[in-house]
Formats: sequence, C-alpha cells, structure tokens
Amino acid sequence: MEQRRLVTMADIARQLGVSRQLVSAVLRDESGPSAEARERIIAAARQLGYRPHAGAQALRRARSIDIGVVFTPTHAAEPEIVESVYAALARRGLHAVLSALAGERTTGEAVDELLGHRCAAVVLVGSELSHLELSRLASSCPVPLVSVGTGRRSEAYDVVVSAGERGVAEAVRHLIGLGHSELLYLDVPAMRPARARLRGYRRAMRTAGLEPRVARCADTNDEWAGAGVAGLLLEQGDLPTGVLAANDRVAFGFLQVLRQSGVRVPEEVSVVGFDDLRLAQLPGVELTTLRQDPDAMAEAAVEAAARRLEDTGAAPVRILIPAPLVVRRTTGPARR
Amino acid sequence: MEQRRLVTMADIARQLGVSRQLVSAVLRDESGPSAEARERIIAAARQLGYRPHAGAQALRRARSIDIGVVFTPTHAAEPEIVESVYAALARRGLHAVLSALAGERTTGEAVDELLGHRCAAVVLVGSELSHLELSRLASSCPVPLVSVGTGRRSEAYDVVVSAGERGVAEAVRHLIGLGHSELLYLDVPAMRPARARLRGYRRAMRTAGLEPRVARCADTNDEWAGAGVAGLLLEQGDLPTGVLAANDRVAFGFLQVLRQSGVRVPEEVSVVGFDDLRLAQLPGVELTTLRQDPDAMAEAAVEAAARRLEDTGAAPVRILIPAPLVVRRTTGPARR
DNA sequence: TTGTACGCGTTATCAA
DNA sequence: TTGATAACGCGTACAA
Repeated sequence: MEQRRLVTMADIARQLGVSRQLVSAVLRDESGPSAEARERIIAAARQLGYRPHAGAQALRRARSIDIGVVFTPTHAAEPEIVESVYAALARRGLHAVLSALAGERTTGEAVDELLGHRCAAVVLVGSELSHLELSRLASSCPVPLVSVGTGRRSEAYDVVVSAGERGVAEAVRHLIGLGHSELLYLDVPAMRPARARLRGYRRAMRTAGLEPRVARCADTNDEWAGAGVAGLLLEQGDLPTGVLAANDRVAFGFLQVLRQSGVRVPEEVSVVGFDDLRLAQLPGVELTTLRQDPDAMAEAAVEAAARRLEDTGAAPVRILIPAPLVVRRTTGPARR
Repeated sequence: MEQRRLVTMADIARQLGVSRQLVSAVLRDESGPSAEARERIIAAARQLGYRPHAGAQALRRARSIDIGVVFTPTHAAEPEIVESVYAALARRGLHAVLSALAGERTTGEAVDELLGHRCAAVVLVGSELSHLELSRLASSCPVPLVSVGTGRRSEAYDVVVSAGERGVAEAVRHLIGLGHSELLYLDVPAMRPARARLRGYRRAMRTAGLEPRVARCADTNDEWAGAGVAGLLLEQGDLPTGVLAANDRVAFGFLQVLRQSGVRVPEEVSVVGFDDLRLAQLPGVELTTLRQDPDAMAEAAVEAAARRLEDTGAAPVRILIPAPLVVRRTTGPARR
C-alpha cells in the first residue's frame, strides 16, 4: 500500500540546476521562460516521468476545470451520453471526473465524492431521484447541479431532458393513424425518465378519446421487463394491437418473446421503443422508436453548467431536446 | 468558473471555538477527543456541509487507497466488470477512480490522468492494447498495472483473463459431438480479448482434423458485426452448420439476421456466443454461450493489485478465470 | 485538549 | 530569469 513518491517539479529543478518556479512556469506554458529553458525542462520532465499532482493543483488553484459526472455503467443509454459529455467538455477546455453508481452507493455519496475533488459542477446522468430529492441534493450542493434525463423545472438545478412527453404523444398519433385503438404502454416505474413518456401516452390517448392501458414492468429497465409482460399477455390471450415501451431495451425484450411465440410484427402487433440505440437499427430488429440524441443532450448539459459557472446568479434552466419519431418496420396498420 | 470556497476544518474549528486539530482528530475518528466534542464537531461539520478536500488529503497522506480503473463505457461486458470492481475494492477498503476511454483519448492519456490523482495502482478493463503496448505502458508506469480481459504472461503487468481458449475449444467439441463438421468462427480483429478465443477455435478444429474457417467482422464488436457476416453468408448461400462468435453481441446480431431470413436455429444453424450477458438468457434468445464471470474477474484483478501493493517485489501473475459452457437453445444436432 | 510548527506539490507574487 | 516568501487544506508530531 506504500505510495512510491513520484517525480516532482522540485526534482526536475534540482536535476537541471534551475529554480522550481521556472519549471512551474514552463510546464504551465507561461510567456517568459526562454526557448532553450523550455526545451531542457520539458525534455527532463518527460525523461523523469513527471506527472503533475492533481491534488496539489486543485489545492492551490482558485478555479477548477473538473466537472463531475454521475452515471450508472449498466444502464442502457447512459454510456453513450457519458461519451458525448467527454467530447462536449473537451470543446470547452473542461475535464470530466466520473463517479459510478454501483452496488449500494447512493447518488448523494457519489456527489460527495465529486465535491471532495472540488469539481466546479456536477452532472447527473439518468438519475433515479425524484424532483424533490434532486432539489434537496441541489440545495445542499455548493456547486451547480445538472440533471440529464429527468427532473422538473426547478430553481435549484438545471434539467436537460429529451421531449419524451411530446415524442410518445406523436408515436401514439402515428399508431392511431394506422388504425390502432388498443394501445398498451409498457412502463418501468423505477425508471424516472419514463415518467414524462407515460404522461405523453396518457395525454394523447385521452385527446383521441381512447382508454389508456398501462402495464407495469418488473423493476429492471432492460429486456427482461418487456419479456415478462409479453409472456403474461400471451398467457392471457390479451394482446393489444400496438405497444409503446419505456425504452428500446424493454421494447426489444417484448419483441423477442412475441416473435418466439410466432406472433408477427407488425402484422399482428406494432411496437414502438424509445432511445434509438444502435440496436434499434439492426437488420432483423428495425425498431420504430423515438430518437434520443446523446450528443445534443450532453452539449446542452455542459452548456447549462458553463452558464451557471460564468454567471453565478443565473437561474437554472430546463432544456428540452426533441425526440423525433423514427419509423422503421415494427409499426404498421392495425390488425382487425 | 469561480470556485466557491467550500467549508474547511478551520471553519468548523472557528465556529465552535475549538482547535483545528481537534476537528481533524474527531473527523479521522481518533481515540482521544471526548464524546461531547465528537458530537458537537460532527454536528457542526454536517450542518456547515463540510467535505474533506480529496486533493489535500492525497497530498498529505503517504499512502493512497485510490485504484484507477480505465474502461470504455459503450463496450458490451465492461460495465458489469466495472461494477464488480467497485464491490471488490470496497471489500478491501479501497476506492475506485474511473477514467473512461471516449473519443480520441488514448489509454496512455487515461492512465496519466489516474497517475495525476496518485492512484496506488491501475486496472485496465477490456483494453485494446497489444501485449507489447501493455508492456511498454506498464514499464513507464510507476504503479502496478493490471489488465483485465486481455494480455499475455508478463514481467511488467498482471493479467486476468477468462479462459477463452479453453472455453471456445470446449464449445467446438460440444458442436462436433452434435455432429457438426462445418464450423465458422466470427472474429472481430480489433477486439483483443477475442484473440485467445480464436486460438481455442483453431486448436480444437485442428485436433479434430477439421478445416478452420474464420470470418473477419467489421471493426465494431457489437451486433452489427455479426449481422454483416450473416447477410454476406446468406447472399452467397454458404451457411455453415455451426457458428462461434467472438462475443454475445456479435452472436446476437448474427442470430437476428438468420431468423429474419427464416433460417431456423438450431435446426439449420447452431450458434454459440461468449460472455453470457443478461441478454443471453432472455426468453426468445436463450443463447448457448461461454460464461464470463465479472465478479470473479474483478475480484482477481483487485487481489492481484493488492498483492503487488503489499509486496513491492512480487512478480506479476496471470490469472485464468474459467469460462464454462452454458448450453441453451441455439445449439443442436447438425443438419444433414 | 490546545497551541505551535512543519511538510505535502503546486501556483503565485514580489523584488532583485 | 531567479530567489524569497506565502498560501491552499490537511495530517501529524511535540510540548504545554
């Protein structure tokens, strides 16, 4: 457990017989040091394997370029968003510090860890916290907090969500236009971002004068949730003509069980997902779905964080990223 | 970009009219301070929202409990391993610091970042580096390096791999026992951990006196790779009786296209994957595959890192985690 | 319990 | 360019 002491700026200075602050100036690329000094010092640094001590820098610097990112590695759409966040931060000269939700770790603990690193802001990706919990967390959090994927308009934290409500409503209209009237929504209650989608479904159904019907999936938000409901419906001989799922993976599990049982899609049942994962375009899947744009969400989240960092008084915003309907081959005219 | 100054131990001490080192002693849970002082200080700390400055601690402490973890968020099996690593570290009182490979970032840069945080060791999950590159990286890395998923026996770094070679060989024998003789391996050249699997395939085929046949997939290691090859084979009317894929997602893409084209599995073609993702057990998929145990791999990786931390002179090890064959419903007797 | 004092590696400001 | 000096937040040793 011993920490081998790494090379410091003082070591470089000693080796070269120059001052420690000259080394510092060169490595920070300040104007002042001569070209020759630059060259020698940079060469020595790399030869000795020097790496700046992030902790010491954080301790000394007045400002931080670190932005904390909380995510769940095994969730469906989050890894893509995390990748996009890296790119969006880099464009602004900022730097991501990750904190994963795994096992027993709560979001609060993950955020605490990031604050320990003195991150300038914290981005929560796909959080499972309620609006109230997010508000409380944001209030006790001394730096700007951005929630990506879920959350309501708030005075305490920024929100970036895809337009799930509008998107799913559009999907409902798409199916109604194809002659469907028995539409089922596959909900995953534990999955926060699915809430708005459910609202969109309910609203569009009511507007069309149709009876909403919601199936509550198991507490996973993956293929198993959809597969479970499909099994149940088949058993009861109670298949609707169209199904809207909380996300692509749920839709996908549903599809698998249907096809396995010889139910034809979309001839007998139409299916719509949400996310537009790469999986959705796969030959043999070709899922009709609502596209969630990870790049746009990441960019908006970073933009929101940067705004609040530049202008401390700025009010948190709520940004809606369009979730357009992508029609592929799992939706078609309703069976009669 | 201003960093609002967070609460320090000195702030707590001032507020309570006690000394800073009493606060320090209480927060470090040292024996000495009275129960009353403890209570007051802890209450004040939480009320003021105190969080220890990770950088200052790292700077002051001689030893680090931070273990760096490099991974790629969008890869298939890695998120599960990352989650397991958290748990394995926690069991030993250690702490994970993540660094993601996204966009242009190289592994070297990710490792540098972790060294900047003065991690005591670095774990690479599912690296795409060659043995030579890993060796070089490890040589220039002042702390122990563990590669999970790929790598050869080495004097420079530890390796934890699932027994891909042995596992795939077993799968080949399984298929041969079912009467197969035309077996195709779906390789993803860019995917390092697949190398050993390919070797296992080749060896088992040669031992059985059969001609190996390898299809090189596109450079993705997901469903698209398998789907592409399936499309090609169908076009050429050249389907083998059995297929072994580099991983579950490749196998899965292959399966989708087959089924979509009306090819029955396993009656006409048998398919074997690798990983045993949750997806593989899904009703309607039920993929025969080789199980990669994320918990076991994570535990072994952390164990290896801990060994080298305790005993600086210890030689790196290579640990093989069994990858047992799990027979489900995508393999059966060969068509004739 | 407290005060005093130092050091960790870095950034930063001054005057020479 | 350099040297002197301070500061960041925390851990820790020592004497009072």
